[in-house]
Amino acid sequence: MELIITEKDNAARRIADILSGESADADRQNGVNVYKWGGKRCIGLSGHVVGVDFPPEYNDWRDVEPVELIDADIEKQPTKENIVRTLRLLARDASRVTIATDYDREGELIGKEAWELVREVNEDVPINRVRFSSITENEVTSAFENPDELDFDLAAAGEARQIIDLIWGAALTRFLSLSSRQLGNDFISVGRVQSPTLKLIVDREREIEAFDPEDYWELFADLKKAKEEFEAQYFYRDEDGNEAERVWDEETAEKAYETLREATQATVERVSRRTRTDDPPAPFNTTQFIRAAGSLGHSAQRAMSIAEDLYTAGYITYPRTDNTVYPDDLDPEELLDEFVGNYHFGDDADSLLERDDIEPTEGDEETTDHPPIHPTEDIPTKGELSDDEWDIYELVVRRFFATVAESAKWEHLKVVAAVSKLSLKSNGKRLLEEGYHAVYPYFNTSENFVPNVEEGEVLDVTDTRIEDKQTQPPRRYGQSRLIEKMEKMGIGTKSTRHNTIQKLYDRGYLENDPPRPTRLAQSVVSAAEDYADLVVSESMTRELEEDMTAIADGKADLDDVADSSREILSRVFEELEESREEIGKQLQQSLKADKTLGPCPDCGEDLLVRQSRRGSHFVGCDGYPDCTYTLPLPNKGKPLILEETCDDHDLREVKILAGRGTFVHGCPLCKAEEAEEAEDRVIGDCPDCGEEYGGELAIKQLQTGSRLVGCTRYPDCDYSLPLPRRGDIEVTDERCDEHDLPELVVHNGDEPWELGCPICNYEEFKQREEKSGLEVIDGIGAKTAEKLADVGIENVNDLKNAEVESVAEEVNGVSEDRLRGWQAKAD
DNA sequence: GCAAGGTC
Repeated sequence: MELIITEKDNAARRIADILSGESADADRQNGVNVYKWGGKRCIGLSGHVVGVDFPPEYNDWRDVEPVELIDADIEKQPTKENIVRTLRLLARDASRVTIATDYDREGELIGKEAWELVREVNEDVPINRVRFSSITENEVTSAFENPDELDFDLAAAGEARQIIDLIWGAALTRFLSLSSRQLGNDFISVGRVQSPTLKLIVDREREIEAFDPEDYWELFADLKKAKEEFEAQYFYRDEDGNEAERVWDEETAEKAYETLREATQATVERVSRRTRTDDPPAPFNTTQFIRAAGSLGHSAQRAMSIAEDLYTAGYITYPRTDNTVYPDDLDPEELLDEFVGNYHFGDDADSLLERDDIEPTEGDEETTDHPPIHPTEDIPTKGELSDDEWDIYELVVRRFFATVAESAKWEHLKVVAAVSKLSLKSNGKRLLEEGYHAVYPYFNTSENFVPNVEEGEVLDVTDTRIEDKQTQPPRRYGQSRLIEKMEKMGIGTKSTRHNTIQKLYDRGYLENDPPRPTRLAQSVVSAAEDYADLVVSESMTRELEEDMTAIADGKADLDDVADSSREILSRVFEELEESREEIGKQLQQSLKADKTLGPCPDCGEDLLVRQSRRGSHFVGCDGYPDCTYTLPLPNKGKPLILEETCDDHDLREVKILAGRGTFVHGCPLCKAEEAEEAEDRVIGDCPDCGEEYGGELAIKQLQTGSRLVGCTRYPDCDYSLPLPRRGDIEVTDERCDEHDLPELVVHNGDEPWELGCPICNYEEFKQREEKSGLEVIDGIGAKTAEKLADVGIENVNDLKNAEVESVAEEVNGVSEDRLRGWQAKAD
């Protein structure tokens, strides 16, 4: 039996299809797909299936001095047990093994890991390596016709990286965690990629904190030709002869403004007009994809996770790629043809196909492992995807469209006019030819209108303005900007950069979005800069890359490279050990600063955000147990301390991070005072526990801002009824005979809403919900179900048979698209 | 429970 090993299941399936002429069957062994045909078996790994680590006796952080890790043994252990087991089973019976992992350094290492697993159970079987840069029939068949050997030097280069990353990362991480007594979940981590990334963010924050704003003034005038009015800005020539708009001196600004204000006319001195070609963007690599998704509001992590789902579903190509040049086997016209007739993309595909010669754009980077991200010929309907997935899918489709579309053309019109000795300028731009913007609406195409004027023409000055401004500190990096920076610095890979940023959040180094470094992050970076400068610098990766290249070329030896790295780290530790206590103290102070809200009103010590043993958050005093002052915090989500401070109490405001339910809670002391004022209004007995325990129903205001009718014995009794989110609730004198509760009226705007008895109201609501049954479909809420019921669509069956066009016309806010989506789900 | 790199 001949065994073929690939890097992932997806590649295994496609290669099996190609080699078998689509006749391969999939067989599941230990939960792993094995494709078989004739005398062949093909199995896909899941990237690395073994990992490097220290022997178990080094596991307890407190028992081992971090410095000992430098010279500790390193073992390889299976990390994907079932895949390893299946591979061994197959390898035992193999008469020939072919390694077909990805064609890059990490792929060679994964191949070597497979090689070792095979050798453990089968000493003699011949093992070959095939290399191909894309999984197409031509490349794959010719690679299998000309098998090669595994490149052990290239794999060793990868192993050097594994070893050095582990030793540096583990030893320094444990050192900082132990010195600050941060063990368990809150350990303090350091690494070759994460730490330079963190330094990038911290450096920017230092610039922001050190920023000293400067005053300046800008002058504007509105000019008018006939009925056409436009804005022009004052400028002068600076020392270098460049046009400058900012006036740095108030007196000069006021003086110029006086002249400007008194003017009634301006004379056009210069008109220049040019057209600029605006070329369509290059195909998507991972970084540019993340950037574009970021401008649609998706975090890097989220964008990648959605892209992975779309890839697994077969709608887009592999999302982890550096490549920005489409491979030869992609025929753009054929792919465009697939979109013809599509409800969403058909018209755009048609218009693109009208071009005579379709020549896709190309980026600078051409790699061979995966194509740039583009849609496949398998096109989903909108209903098959969630809103976010569709958003991302449409972006990928439209980016592909853009890369085969025509350039846009802009006309830039610059007008310079004079008011006595002052110069005014206005830059107009107009989109002459829409080009690729027609199919890719994600870029800003706003125009700036400036009328056609001629030199010597006299314009009216209709209004003048002087604006006093201040220079602004540099902006924090957004997630996608960080990923671009990392790519430029050469740290991390297309597959890991977004994870690294997520890791920095998870470690408590970053908060909010765009990410803001915590005091802890600043201390970690400072400590690293002082004692282990290499680990926060991009040069560590650069030197490692050089060493790896030497190993791959057979010019250096893995053990020598690893040992010299060990020596450098040993020297780092000599310095570190001396300052252990000082570093620990500094880190602990920063950890406390990250939790501090401000002074305790009782004793003046710091109030801190703390977590109870049950996991809920509250505000407690650092003087505890001498001071037992506390304040409540909402019992959902994770509190984030904002930069804003409450004027009344000198406490920092708090935001509650809870995904979609994120909200600003504000000053916790103000909130506590408000809650006290809004005492619960008791309206009757609790139907669940009133008789037995005397529980009463009250209108309650929750800390999250929502309200409900709940039992006063909560949490012992959790009986509750919903209330509308908005409006003031009036408790009337009318009582419901059945439930002995007052009727409620909601005042929100001009028409009062007679809610009635809260129990009757809730039962009515539930009945409607059950009757319609439409709410089982994702995307249909109670309100929509009600609207659909009004036009006779009361259940899923009705929905399936509904006439989409007429329903969309009759029901407000329900489009044909959404209906089709629901119909697809109903099926 | 450490890193970074694959993959899901």
